[in-house]
Amino acid sequence: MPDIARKAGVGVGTLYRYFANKEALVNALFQRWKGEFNALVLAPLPEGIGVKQAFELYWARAVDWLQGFPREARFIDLHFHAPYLDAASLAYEEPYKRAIEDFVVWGTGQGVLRPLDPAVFAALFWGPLAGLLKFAEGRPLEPAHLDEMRAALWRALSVSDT
Amino acid sequence: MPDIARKAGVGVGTLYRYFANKEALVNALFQRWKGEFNALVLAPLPEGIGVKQAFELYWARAVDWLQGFPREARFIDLHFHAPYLDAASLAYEEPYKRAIEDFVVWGTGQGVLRPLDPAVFAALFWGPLAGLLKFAEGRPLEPAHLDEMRAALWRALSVSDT
Amino acid sequence: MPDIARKAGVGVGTLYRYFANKEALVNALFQRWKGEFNALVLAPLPEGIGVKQAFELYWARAVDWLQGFPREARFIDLHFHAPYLDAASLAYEEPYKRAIEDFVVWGTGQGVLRPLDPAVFAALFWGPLAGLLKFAEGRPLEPAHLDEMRAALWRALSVSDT
Amino acid sequence: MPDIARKAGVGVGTLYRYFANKEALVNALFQRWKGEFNALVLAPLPEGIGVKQAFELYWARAVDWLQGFPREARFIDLHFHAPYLDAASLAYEEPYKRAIEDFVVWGTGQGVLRPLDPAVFAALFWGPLAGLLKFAEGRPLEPAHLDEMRAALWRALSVSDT
DNA sequence: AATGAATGAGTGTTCATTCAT
DNA sequence: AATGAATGAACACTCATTCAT
Repeated sequence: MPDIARKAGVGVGTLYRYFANKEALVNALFQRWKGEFNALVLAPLPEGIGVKQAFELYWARAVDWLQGFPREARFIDLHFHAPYLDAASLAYEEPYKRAIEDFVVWGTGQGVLRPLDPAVFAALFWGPLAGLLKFAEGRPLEPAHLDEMRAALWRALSVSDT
Repeated sequence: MPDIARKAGVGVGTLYRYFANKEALVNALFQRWKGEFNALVLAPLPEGIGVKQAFELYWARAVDWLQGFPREARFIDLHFHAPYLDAASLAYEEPYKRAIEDFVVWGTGQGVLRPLDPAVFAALFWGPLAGLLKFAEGRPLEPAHLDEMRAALWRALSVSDT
Repeated sequence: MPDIARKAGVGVGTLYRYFANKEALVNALFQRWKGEFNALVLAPLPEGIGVKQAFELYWARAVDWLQGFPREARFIDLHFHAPYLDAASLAYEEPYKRAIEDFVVWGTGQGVLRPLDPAVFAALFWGPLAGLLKFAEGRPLEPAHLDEMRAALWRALSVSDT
Repeated sequence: MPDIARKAGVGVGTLYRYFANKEALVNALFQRWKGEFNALVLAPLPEGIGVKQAFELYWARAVDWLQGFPREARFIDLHFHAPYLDAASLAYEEPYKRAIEDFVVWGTGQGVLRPLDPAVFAALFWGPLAGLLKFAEGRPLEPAHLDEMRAALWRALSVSDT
């Protein structure tokens, strides 16, 4: 907390006016960044877009955010489903989960997507990216890797690509 | 360290007879568990097995280990590519990486696997599993989820599944 | 540090607000007491004083200080030229050394003092007093001893006492 | 104690077979080195030697020992009259004190030495040397300093040198 | 007699938290 | 509302001492 206060240019006491304790601050940060991620990635899709294009847009948005905010992405990944996350933090999982459900319903309705469980979809979408991020150890992500991964993921999720 | 000593039922000083410091202990644990994971998952494949069967065997072994040692799996995932890992710990990545390379070479030679970068392969293999593990929050992994994921992953990695 | 904090009636953390670490605290104390010693002993001499009177004044001041602050004197003696003393602490040796140089130059110019090396002078002046202090083991110094020692020291330093 | 045991090439436990505890070991070492110092410095004087020659012999012996065993000399100086010294250690002060008494009695009887209190004599003899030793910080003592000091000390102790 | 693994009180230090200003 | 000095429990680590072998 002293570190954070110094970097924020405020007194430690001030931190405690806005956050009851460190856990509350972690939760607030989690919500902040998860919220930004959601806002960016789950933003409305352009009218008339196809399922595959939608997937690629979601992917591009997620990758953009991860590249732009790698520390924040690591933060979210580190605290994902941690026992000290409060209800408000966990609630930020909802729009993400609902978006996946909607996407899967739409895609399966179109005969394009496999009827995957949203939890599995989410793990397939975020997990490999997070792995790549840790592997990169602070260096930028390899575009070639990202392309390969996007293609692989589409195969994983879709009925067929022919 | 006091916590660990208490749980181990030894004096805290005893810990330091066996590990120079906390970092050394973390590294030793990392090597221990990563080593067990490697030993189990990368064990020789049965003669005459096919590429897809090999993938499914690798998958089954990894899942078995994750189910049997979820805390240890979380430990490995948490410290994966952490800056305090020493050379010995990082070396445990090698056999894993080499196995992936060999598998990809073999599978592509057979026209079965896509020519994926090993780093991408590794992220696709471990990342979603780790995600599922965190999501489970200590509860056992859902067999249905695991099946879905295995199938999805095979699609991601393979040329086609007709 | 816990001991010091307790005796100071403050929390141990408070100590670290004022001193970066134990070494810094020792250095600060050294500077404090050496500074007080210097201030008292090296204070300007009265106008028109003779060399021998000057010596006796220096001696009386040093003895006064040692009697008044025996623990502090032991502290200075214990840490004298210790390897952990920082530049600031070592700098407190300077005025002392310079005063000795000046005194010796003056005294030899007057034909009263022997041309002693300042390091030897310093050792002759402080060493026996420190020895007496340890010997006293906390009890007050014997006035008779101090008188004897002053006279002996004057003989050591001066050309003659006729 | 572990350090000492290692340097001694024995087990820690062995140390405790010979010394009840660390304090006892310090006392034993003190007695050992103080004993060696006494044995060397207080060895019988050659027949027919004069008082001044005796002083110079004592001085030369003490200086020899300090130069040969600076660490041991620092050890003795550090623990001199420390509260944890036991009766046996303190007893090693006796022969030293008695030798000084004898020397002073002899020297004053000859009209050569001042009738100094043995404690003062001891402080004058050891104190400046110890000071020089600390000042040297491990480097060898300056012969010029030692000569100056011997001459100064003789002036301090003797009735006159003419 | 000799060993060294085991111990836990103690060390120097940090940091989340409080509270008087 | 904002501050930062003060706090002390907790941490990583050490070391004098014990004791089973």
